[in-house]
Amino acid sequence: MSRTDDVVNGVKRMILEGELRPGERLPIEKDLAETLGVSRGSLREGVRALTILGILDTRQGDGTYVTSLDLSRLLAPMGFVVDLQGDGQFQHVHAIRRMLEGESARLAASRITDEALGEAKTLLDEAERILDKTPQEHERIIEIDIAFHRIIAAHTGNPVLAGMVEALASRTVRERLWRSLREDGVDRRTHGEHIAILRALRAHDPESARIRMTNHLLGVEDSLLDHPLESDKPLTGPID
Amino acid sequence: MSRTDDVVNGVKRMILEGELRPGERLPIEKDLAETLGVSRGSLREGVRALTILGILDTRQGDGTYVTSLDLSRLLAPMGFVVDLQGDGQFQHVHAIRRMLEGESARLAASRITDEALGEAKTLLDEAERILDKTPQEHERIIEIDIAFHRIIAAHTGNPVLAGMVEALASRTVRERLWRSLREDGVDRRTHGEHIAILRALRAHDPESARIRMTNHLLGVEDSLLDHPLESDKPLTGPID
DNA sequence: GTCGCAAGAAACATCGGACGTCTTGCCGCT
DNA sequence: AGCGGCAAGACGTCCGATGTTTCTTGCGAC
Repeated sequence: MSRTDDVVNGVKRMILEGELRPGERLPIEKDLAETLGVSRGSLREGVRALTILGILDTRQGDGTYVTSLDLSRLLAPMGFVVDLQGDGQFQHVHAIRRMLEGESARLAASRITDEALGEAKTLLDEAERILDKTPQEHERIIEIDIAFHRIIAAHTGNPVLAGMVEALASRTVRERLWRSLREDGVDRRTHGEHIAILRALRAHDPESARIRMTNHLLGVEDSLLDHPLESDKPLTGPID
Repeated sequence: MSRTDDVVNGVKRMILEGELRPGERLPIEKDLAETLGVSRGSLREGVRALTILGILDTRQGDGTYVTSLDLSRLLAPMGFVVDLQGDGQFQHVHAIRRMLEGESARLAASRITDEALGEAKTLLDEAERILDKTPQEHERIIEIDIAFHRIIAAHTGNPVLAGMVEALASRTVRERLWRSLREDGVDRRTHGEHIAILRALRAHDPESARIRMTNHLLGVEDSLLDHPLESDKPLTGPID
């Protein structure tokens, strides 16, 4: 048990026991270091680790604060981890994404607001225009794809689900997918699937929404199997 | 962008680009600090953060190594995050757990080995003996509960799923659940549900296994609603 | 009395060095 | 050849000093 672990566990304990509340400011480095019985250097290592985990937030010249502890913030490092996965494990990550986003669509169908439906429609209309144009602004297509899925996840009523979907469908994941798909013109097919999902959401039909979403993501996986990434398992192979 | 972020991003980049491979040793602190253009202190903060994220592993007197990057290791910090959630968000976390473990049981039904079925049977037999005894070794019941679910998750063929189930059903989560349930004698009912799950797995019946598992976890949630935890939302309330 | 600016204090950011502790492996002894 | 001790290497920890940012406060002009 290193000094840094003392810091991490100590701060975690203080939060769990209500000694520190979300948004509250921590004691200054010197005092906290003394309280936990470590030097300032060790304290800073622990605080920094908690900062990267999204639990603390330090502001130079001000102080160190406990974050809101929102799931969206706390699950962000998970996306970081997903990015590190080799392409060999990618199918497994995407299988989870399919499960979660399927449920996400099912839940959103019952709860999504007319306003959100309008935003989604606006996005798909823009995608429609881009697809009719050449050259296509592929970057913007990816942005729209991400935004569309995000709107759905945000209306599930479950912030944990929304956070996990966000982490599993990170920018890196999307780029990895599109990288191998952009040649086939699958973006047109994908766009049609998005429209089908939106139609089910508009009808507030949970089961249809779930099926449409699952079908959409399965389609993406199929394309991936037909056109595997060049660098398969670059990170999981044996060391030379 | 702090120096520490430079370190985190730098190491992440080195891993993504294949410059560092799983199990490989990093340059010594002094050299790496110089390469990244930071002091040794800042380097240590970044390395420590990556260590807590399960990406690096430092051994005193030896060196710093890239971990295997296994999902089981990388998803462990997520359990840490789940533990920090207030009881108010607990229902949302458990809803995700229900989704994932339902799918977990469905997948495992097709793939689980006879050996694993035997281990599960052995566990449930032990639970049976404990339930007939007084006083009951409640700690051991929790251990068995965790082990039973873990066996199922391990046979889904999807390590990502297994890792996430592990994170969502951490020891802390289990204790939080059992804390409010131990009075009602629900452990007997829970045991019956476990047996039903095992029966479906033995029959290699995916849909039954999924339903039995989902039903089991819904039962736990129901009990929680009937007997809410005393300290609801201790971490999400306004600051005084 | 109020507004604005400047000086100071407070707190984190970063750095460099020194010393302790542990691991590893070489080298000499048996 | 085997064993044991010793030295080098590498991380662990601490300390002090300096830079940078933010917030506060007090003074003076309007």
